[in-house]
Parts: sequence; structure tokens; C-alpha cells
Amino acid sequence: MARAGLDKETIIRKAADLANEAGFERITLKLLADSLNVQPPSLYNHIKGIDDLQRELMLYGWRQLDEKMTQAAVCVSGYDALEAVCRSFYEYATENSGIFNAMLWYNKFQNDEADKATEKLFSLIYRIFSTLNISKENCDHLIRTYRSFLEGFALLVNNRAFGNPVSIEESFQISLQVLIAGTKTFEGKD
Amino acid sequence: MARAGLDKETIIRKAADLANEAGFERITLKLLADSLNVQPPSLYNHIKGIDDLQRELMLYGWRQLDEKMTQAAVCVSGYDALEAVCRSFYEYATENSGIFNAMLWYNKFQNDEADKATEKLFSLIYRIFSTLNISKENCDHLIRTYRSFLEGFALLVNNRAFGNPVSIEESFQISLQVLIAGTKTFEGKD
DNA sequence: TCCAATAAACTAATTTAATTAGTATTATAA
DNA sequence: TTATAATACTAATTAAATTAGTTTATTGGA
Repeated sequence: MARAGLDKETIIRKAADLANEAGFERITLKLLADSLNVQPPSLYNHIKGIDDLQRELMLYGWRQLDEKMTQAAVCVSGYDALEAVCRSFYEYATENSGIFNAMLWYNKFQNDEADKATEKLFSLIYRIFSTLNISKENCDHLIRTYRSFLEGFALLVNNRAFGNPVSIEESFQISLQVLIAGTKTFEGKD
Repeated sequence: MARAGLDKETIIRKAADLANEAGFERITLKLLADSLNVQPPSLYNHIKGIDDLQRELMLYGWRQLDEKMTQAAVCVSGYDALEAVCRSFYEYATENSGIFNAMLWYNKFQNDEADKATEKLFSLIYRIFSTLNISKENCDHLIRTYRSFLEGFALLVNNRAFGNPVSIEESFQISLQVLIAGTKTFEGKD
């Protein structure tokens, strides 16, 4: 039988596609194997199992997001950079809802690789905040504020939990205004 | 064989306990049945299956949270009420991480019952905002801002995604300060 | 009180997914 | 060219969800 030419990268990419199309929770090794025209056990030559697959998908997402956010911060500074970076997070999370779902469970796989994938991202945000005349200590807290809002907002959008006809784009814009106005009250504090 | 005296309520409560103790994703009908000293098929006399169980757990959570938040809003007003209500959300979500996890997937079961469970909650928040001299339109957006932040923050706390030793309690406090300061810039607007 | 109907539990069987064991075949590199 | 390693396979196992069909307890009239 002809070799399928599988490798880890191919498998993760296909899983990412399936996650975005059908939903993260609906990925099974059977479905994945079918999409790749192999039998489920063949996948075990490249991944350790479904937990490993999910972990790889999580890492894949954070690495892609890091790339995208870093690009968004090029040639902008201050609050403009902050806004650009937030917006790129939102775009990635909503355009890749399946992968984003895998990323949410970040915690469960806590390890060096995961830390490495998010470390660059953190230092990017950190660099932006540090140009805003905000104390290091408040920086740490504000990063959590923004991260919470962004993950929460994207999650709710992806889950179509915002029921009424109010514009989601406008809500995002106003939310950023609120956060930024609030952040400004911390300039020079401490 | 003696009847176990099962009913839907008993099953949901036990599932809620298990979700908080072992994690929402780890609930199986086998585990649940064992905890209730029955065989898995017996559960089907009261619930339609595992999807139905998860949906019921989601509703159970939103009803409990509604109750708790309403209590938190008694005898306070304005931004104090807003803060009290946010804090009670946070407490519930972190003290009931398993149930909160079920609540997150709210969307997937969108129906009248789910809407009814969150409707009261929405109108509570709405009433609070409407005392703050904020336009109806901005109200709609700000509710999304707060909701996103609160769900995101609780999710991250529950998943132990805030790695560093910075105080989580302090981050929550500062986040609320940021949101409230930002919200104040919308007073009288529009 | 008795009995029919209903509800609640059961056992047994089915389906589907994840995983493991063991085998065969292809590619590669000495 | 041949040994080795990698890759895919089939077959079997385990575990969970679910369905079918049966039994037994409860309960509300006659």
C-alpha cells in the first residue's frame, strides 16, 4: 500500500482545519484519520494519542497568534500598539474558533513548551505597556485585565452567546475604549 | 431491588458536585451512576442522555448565579452595586469551577429555557447600568464588556492560567477599577 | 383491599471511539 | 545489496453511551 506521507505537521494542520470547520470538541481520531485517508492507528506513529493531539493544537495556535500579534505591533506605538494587538487577538480567535478552543485549555498541559509559546507574546504586551508610564506592578495586573477581556469576548462571540442584534464590532470598539480610558487612570500611579 | 429514589434534581446536584470536584469534562454517566449507586441505564429514566445532563447543569448554574447576584445587589446602588455584582459573579464562578465550565457552553443549547435563566440576570445588570447616566445603547455594549471580562477572568483563574506569583485578588480589584474608570467616561455620552 | 397502570430500576446487547499488539511493507543508509 | 528503522496496516481490547426489552415497586382508582 502506498505510504500516505503523514507527519506530525500534516496531522496538526488537518486537525486545525477540522477544529475550525466542525468544532474542536467534534474532532475524533476516526474523523481525522478519515480526512487523511489512513486508519486511526496510523496516527499513533506521529502523535501519542488524542490528548497529545489537543496539546499540539494548543501550541500551534499560540505560536500562530504570537506571530500575528507581533506583526500587528510593527510600526505602531503606545495606545495605538495596544489597540492593534488587541484587535489582532480578536481577529485570530474569531477566525479560528476551533483552534482558539484548543488554546483555552492551555492550563491542562502546562509545560515548558507551552510557556515558551506564550512567553514571547507576554513580553510583547509587556513592552507595549512599559511605554505607557505604568508601573511594573500595575503592568502585571493590566495584562490580566486585557487577557481576560479578550479571551472572554472571543469565547462569547464564537459561541454566539451575544444574542441581541447589537453590533458586535461596535461592542468590541467601545470595550477597548473603556479599557484604554481606564488604563490611562493608572498612568504615573505607584 | 430497593428503589434508589432517583430524580432529575438529585442527578443534577450530584453531577454538579462531581463537576466541581473532578472537573466538568471528566463526568461520565458511568461515574455519575456509580456515585448514585445505580447502573448507567437507570439514569435514562430521568435524563435524555449526556448532552441533556450537560444542558441541565448549565441551566442549574445560571439559575444559581442569578440568585446569588441578585442577593449581592440588595441594598447597594450605583457603582457599588456594579462592583458587588461583578464580585459575586467571580466568587460563584471560581467556587464552582465545574458548573461554571458547563455554563460556558451556554450557546450550544440556546433555547427558551436558557434564555429565561439568563434573562433575569441581564435585566439586573441593565437596571444597575441605567442608574449610571449611561445611554441605553452604550449599556448594551458595556454589558458585553463586563461579561467578557468576568467570564474570561474566571476561566483563567479556574484553569490556573495566571502563572506568576502576582496576587489574583489584587488583579481582580485593579481590573474592576479600570473597567469602572473607563465606564465613567461614558456617563452622559450619546 | 386488590389490581391495573405507570414509573423506575435492571440485564444484556449494540455502537462507537481510543488505544494496544503485533505484522507487513516501504524507504533509507551503510 | 541488505539490514534497519519508520510507517502503515489488521485485529483485538477497553470503555463509554445508548437502546431494547424485562422485572419490580408504587400508586391511584374500582
